[in-house]
Amino acid sequence: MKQQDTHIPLCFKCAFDTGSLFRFLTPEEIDKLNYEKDFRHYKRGDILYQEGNRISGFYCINEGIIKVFKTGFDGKEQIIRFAKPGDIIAYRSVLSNELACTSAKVIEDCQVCFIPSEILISFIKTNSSYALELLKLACHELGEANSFITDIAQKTVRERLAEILLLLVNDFGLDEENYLNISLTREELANIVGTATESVIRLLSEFKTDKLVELSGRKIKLLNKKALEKISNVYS
Amino acid sequence: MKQQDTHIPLCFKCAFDTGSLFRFLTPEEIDKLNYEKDFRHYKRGDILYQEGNRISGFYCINEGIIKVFKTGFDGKEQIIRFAKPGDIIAYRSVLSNELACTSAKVIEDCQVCFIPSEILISFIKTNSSYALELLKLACHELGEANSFITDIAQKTVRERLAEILLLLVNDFGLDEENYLNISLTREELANIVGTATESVIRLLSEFKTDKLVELSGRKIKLLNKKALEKISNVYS
DNA sequence: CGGTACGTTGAGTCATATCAACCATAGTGG
DNA sequence: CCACTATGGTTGATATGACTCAACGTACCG
Repeated sequence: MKQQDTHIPLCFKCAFDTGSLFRFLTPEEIDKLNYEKDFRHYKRGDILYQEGNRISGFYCINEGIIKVFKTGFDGKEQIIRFAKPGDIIAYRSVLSNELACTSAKVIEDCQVCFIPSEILISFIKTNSSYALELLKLACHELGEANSFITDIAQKTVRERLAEILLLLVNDFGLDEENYLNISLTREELANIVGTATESVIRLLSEFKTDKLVELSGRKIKLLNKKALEKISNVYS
Repeated sequence: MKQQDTHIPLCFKCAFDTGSLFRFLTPEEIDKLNYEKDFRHYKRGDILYQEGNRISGFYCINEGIIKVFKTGFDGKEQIIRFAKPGDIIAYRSVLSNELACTSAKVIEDCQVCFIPSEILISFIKTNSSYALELLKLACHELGEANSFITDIAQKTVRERLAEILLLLVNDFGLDEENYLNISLTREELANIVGTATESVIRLLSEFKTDKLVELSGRKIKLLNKKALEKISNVYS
């Protein structure tokens, strides 16, 4: 991941490569974006922004993975979502004009573009189809949040862990050997599922003895998706 | 609540009375809204729309209270939010162009206006400050959803119940005798908190013996907000 | 007056959290 | 090169919050 020397990616190319929202901008707007953006590198563990702060812009991920989380009153993280190439983060605070309600931390070394709030607002004002796409995005995320709320409130930890594994497959895919394309600590897994680290460990090793997964360190190999779907009750 | 004979409220007046989003429309747009909207009455228990269906428009509440909920795989409701005069519901599905992910049921007899999707979309296209306000609304709700996720994942039922009571105070207020201005069944309370009905009952009666609340049927009187705040850990 | 929906309470059970000990690994600094 | 430390992973023992099940009370309604 030593790519500090690569040149700055063009928004035009990036937007279409990653399928990001910016593909709805006009060529002139993309030029403006290209000109105004601030290209940055971050390493695993780096923090992009922290909850409680005022945010002066948002981030578009070009490379890497970021976790977006909220800190509970006892300091425990709750992971809200992951951002991968093409995703934008922190736009919520910018648009609602509120303080950041989450923090963002790098999981896999990143290249991101920082874009000042004013640019986003101006695009919304001048490009209504872009505004509509942003609305679509926000509303889609709202729907996912609603599902997540219902799941956490009603499902057991076991069900949720199975579901999260499938969700990660969906978001990040599997390699040729069926290993999950994202590597998380047990604690991070626990902070998505909303449980204790030890519970994740125990359940994962249960899944292992049940031949649903194979574990080698942080790599998780999916052996039986169907069975996981059944456990997770994804199809109500 | 027998007001079937009242005349249809003017959007102009309603928008400003309730502080709804529509106050950001131009006079011409409000006229159009007034013309296109479909004014409807609903009684307690009526269902406005149901998850899984395609939605052809959204609702603006003029009078009454509606609960928006999601049904878990075992049929248990999870209440996502309440809508009161000035609020709009179902806009999420309209804008994300997805099937409804929630259902809406009347808690207190309602008067609502149904507005076809096309109107909303056309306003977004022609009135950018309205689009921005909608984005603001969606993003604000996203922030609330994130908090809710973190709370359900990390707090105990006791903490959450205290928090929900305070949240209801915030949303619906107290009457002159400090009674909560919304009346919910124990089951509904449980379906917000994400717990079993019996647990809500037990905890409420604990709160009662601790002189935090007074209970008479569904009416809940708040005796000690400070103590509830302390229990709920709202100020992290 | 039976029926239906809601509320309450008690008893038993279980899933999950908590606490504690231990191991593995890797990075650090003397 | 060897402690030394920090971080993450694992396992076991124990505690307990919350759910489930069941019985019963209450109130309203046609």
